Amino acid sequence: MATHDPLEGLNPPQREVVLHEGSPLLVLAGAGSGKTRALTHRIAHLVGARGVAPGSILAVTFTNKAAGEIRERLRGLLGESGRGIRAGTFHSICVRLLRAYGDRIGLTREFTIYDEADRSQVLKALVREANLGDDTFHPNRLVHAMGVLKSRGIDPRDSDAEVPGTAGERKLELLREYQERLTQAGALDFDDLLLVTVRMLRQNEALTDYLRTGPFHHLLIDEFQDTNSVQHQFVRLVAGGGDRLMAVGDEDQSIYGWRGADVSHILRFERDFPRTRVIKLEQNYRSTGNILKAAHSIIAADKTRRDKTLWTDGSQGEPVLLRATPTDLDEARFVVSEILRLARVENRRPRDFAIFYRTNAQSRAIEDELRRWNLPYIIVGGTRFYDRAEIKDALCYLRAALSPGEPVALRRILNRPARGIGATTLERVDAIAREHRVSWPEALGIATQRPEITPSSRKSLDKFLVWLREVQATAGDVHPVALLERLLGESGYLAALEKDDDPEAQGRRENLDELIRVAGEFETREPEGTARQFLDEVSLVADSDDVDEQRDRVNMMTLHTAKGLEFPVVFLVGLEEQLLPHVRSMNLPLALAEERRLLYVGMTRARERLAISYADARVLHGERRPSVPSRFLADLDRECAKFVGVTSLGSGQYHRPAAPAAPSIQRSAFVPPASKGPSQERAIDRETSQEAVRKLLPTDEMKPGMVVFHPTFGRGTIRGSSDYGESKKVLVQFSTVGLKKLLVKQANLGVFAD
DNA sequence: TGACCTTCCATTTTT
DNA sequence: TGGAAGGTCA
Repeated sequence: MATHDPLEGLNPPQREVVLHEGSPLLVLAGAGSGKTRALTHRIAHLVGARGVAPGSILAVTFTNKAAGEIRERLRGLLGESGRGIRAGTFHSICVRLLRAYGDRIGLTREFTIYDEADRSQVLKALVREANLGDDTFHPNRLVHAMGVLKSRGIDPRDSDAEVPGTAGERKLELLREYQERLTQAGALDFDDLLLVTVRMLRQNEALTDYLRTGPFHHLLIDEFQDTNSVQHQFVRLVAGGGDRLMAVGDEDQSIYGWRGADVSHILRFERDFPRTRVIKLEQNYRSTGNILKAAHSIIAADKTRRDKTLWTDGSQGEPVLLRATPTDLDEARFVVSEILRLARVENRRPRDFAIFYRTNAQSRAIEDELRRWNLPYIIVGGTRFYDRAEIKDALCYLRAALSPGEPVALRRILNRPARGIGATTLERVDAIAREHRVSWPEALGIATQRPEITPSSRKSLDKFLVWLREVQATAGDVHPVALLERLLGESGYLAALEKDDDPEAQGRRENLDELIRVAGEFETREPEGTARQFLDEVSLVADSDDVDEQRDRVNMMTLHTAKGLEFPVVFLVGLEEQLLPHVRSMNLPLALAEERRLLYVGMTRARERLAISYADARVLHGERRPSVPSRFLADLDRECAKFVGVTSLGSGQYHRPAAPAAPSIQRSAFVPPASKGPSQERAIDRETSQEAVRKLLPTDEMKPGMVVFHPTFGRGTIRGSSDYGESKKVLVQFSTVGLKKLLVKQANLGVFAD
């Protein structure tokens, strides 16, 4: 029984979404129109009122975060009676299918998942071996070509596979070799997960029928505008006629065309699934009237789109601010002074603010300015936890333990920690593999018997392999925490880290502890879960650096990362030709339209206040050049906006508006939380801190625990130091940017006078 | 093996 | 301009 009436508090179209049955359903849901609400309430209604078995419902999303949110809301709506409802990403669902049924198409149960870095690694090796140093065969191009092919559901070995452009034939050959290597290694890359699943379903009608009538009977697909061709094929296979299919999407928010997402899937839904019922959700619950109006004026200028107008019965709110500044530095000053002003006048916290930009490189100028004012910030989607070297090492240990035939992980861990197995040995193993036509892991075994490998390397290689085989023998039955601890302990990895006096080693240990903690959480959640399942799960996680509402920090991210999020105050910077629209998209009509949608997505993230800005000159690749306001700004409805410093929109003329005034308050509103000691309790802004810093700290006086000041990073505490002769380093915990390793001779730290 | 130097690259990146 | 990655040297 439902613990909550799923129809309560819904508007009429949302109710329709919940109640509709008997034919395919397409929900066109505008930004902030409560689509997740409609989707989860529909599921609650299926289970509670229509008696549908939870085990026959599948909700598919693009991110783990979205899937988690759906599960979370269902728990609230259904409680225990919702157990068994599946919600996951395309990729995670496919992994589960392949682990369960992959043997039907000859796939090993121990297959390993290669991420983008692994793909790039393998392709790089191929290019190197083939001696194709040419730019035409730049690994990035091959990585891209591979993505294009596979997102359409084409294996490079298929007879109809083609790579366009120069040397397409040769490139295709390389991609085929890549695919061969993966097959040999028992590995699938991200795109393969989808592609291979679709092929498996095509070849196994009985299995597809079972899924269609059983666990995937009721199918709900989120963000349908972002599906690529293989994903679309998957949906069509599993949905059958689509009578129990619901797709939710918004063509205006399609921003992943460059990754193979195809808006036409949503546009031709009614043709693919006849008798489709279309419901539009147009009431917005997020933004003020002015923000909606401004966003609409931008998106409506795309004449090729089907019109849809969001409305709100909330207030008009403040006008959207359009601010022009002379340079990118002034733009950063404008953003930060506005943050400080709103913090003071409207009592807002750092976490209320978000700054969006088109390219990552744009963050730097703003970061510098935020630090100068001691404003804590986080770059969302920046360095990812699972991309860190020590985490990858740990995961490669897991991979090597669980997939004995797989070379990439094995190669990575072989000499980490250092075991005296260097590049020369690796090359010789490569040679052995070629000579004997055996896989790389097999060649390693042979190498322990071969004279060309130095005796010491042979010995340590042998020792390592004996140990690894021992772990492999039982790895399948061990829980993740135990296996991780065993691998990192017995391999000497942790011991080496303990001994390492590099100040960063401490951070690495903490990261590994965090990974073990994550594994522990997994065990609590899935008491029966194996290490293999844990590895699958973390292999498919993109960012652990999610928007973290607990920590009170200003949020910075690219426009792409902003999708799906919302913030009370949003700054959208760099509204300039060549940036937004980006140079690489300016001459392609489809890509240009996507840039416009990107701007629209960014604007509709704002709840209460939205400020858009551009600079008339910007430093790019170390060169200062004039810039022209974005063409999109010409479409901005002036009725809902306030222009400051803007003199010539759309004319393309260079002009020079006034620089913004310096921030009007002298003291940062935010006290860094980590401060200790009575005299350091107060906030420090640039002026006072410079005054407070009495002298530069001499090298020999740098001691852990000292509170210091750095001209760029602000206040911090020394956490450790190391001595490498000339290059002595200190590790400092800053309140703005976290841990930083600084070379002592450049550290430039000051001490406070109290 | 690691420190240091050189060279290359610079759009976005749900998994 | 700055960072990452690869190469070189001790």
